[in-house]
Amino acid sequence: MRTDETDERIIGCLLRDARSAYADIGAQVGLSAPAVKRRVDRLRAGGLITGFTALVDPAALGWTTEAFVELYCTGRTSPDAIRSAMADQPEIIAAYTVTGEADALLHVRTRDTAHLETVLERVRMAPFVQQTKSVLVLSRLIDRR
Amino acid sequence: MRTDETDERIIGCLLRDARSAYADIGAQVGLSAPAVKRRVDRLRAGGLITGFTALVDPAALGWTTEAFVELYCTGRTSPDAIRSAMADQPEIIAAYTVTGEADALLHVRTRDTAHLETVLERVRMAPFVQQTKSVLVLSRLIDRR
DNA sequence: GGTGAAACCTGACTGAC
DNA sequence: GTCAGTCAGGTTTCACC
Repeated sequence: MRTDETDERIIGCLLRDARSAYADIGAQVGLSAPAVKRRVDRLRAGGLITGFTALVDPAALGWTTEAFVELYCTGRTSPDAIRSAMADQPEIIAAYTVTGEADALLHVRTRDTAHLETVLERVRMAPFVQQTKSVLVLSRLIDRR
Repeated sequence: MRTDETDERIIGCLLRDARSAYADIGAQVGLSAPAVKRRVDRLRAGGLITGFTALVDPAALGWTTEAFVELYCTGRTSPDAIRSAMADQPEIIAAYTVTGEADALLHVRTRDTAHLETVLERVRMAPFVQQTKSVLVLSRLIDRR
């Protein structure tokens, strides 16, 4: 997948506002609206843009607790086993296998610490989980996703 | 900010595809296009929806390295000092102050490990940084942002 | 990459609860 | 008063050249 500077600028516009009109983007990058749409379609087909989504503020809905949870597993637990055990919990917004002592890292969002506790309990119910280590988020300093 | 079940379903549609037409969303939730737009406008005004963005796959652009970096700082370094020292590095896609031994947690994305090393060097250049502890991401198991 | 038909967005207005 | 539907206008999108 090849990409030029105009593509990058179009992506930049879409990152700022994914619902902006193609004509607006075209005005910023010096292209007509159809030309912009063609490039966006190409970027989607090429897998560079995987989709468009709304940014929802969880805090505005009362979800004020955020944590990272290290998972320590038995023997050689497969990543797939971890995924399938965690996938049914919507509070787990991201999960990674990682280097270091822990086997996996969970990114969790809950309404409050009590809610977090129930999530942790369910996480620990997976038979391969030996130990969890949680780190609470106090504040977000940077958010560039 | 009050929200009902229809609002939730509209948000669900927008999370799946932020560029879908209001008429399409309306068809899914049983509302007309103008009614959907009114609700979306209200959700944006209420701060629940903070914006719309494109989902870009960094791996497709050759950014294959992802890491979490714990920051250990001197004395009582203010969160604001950490933010301003890290904000100029686009490779840091998120930063949090956290509980536990570390003072902050950085979420970093780079092209490769060599690139990560240069980022870590610049991070360590901040005068308040005593130590960093990095954890490399091996694979993403879940991604629900 | 630029042009017309079709679809979409978005105001104001009207009616129902 | 609140919320949804209808309609008209201007705008955006998409197949075609």
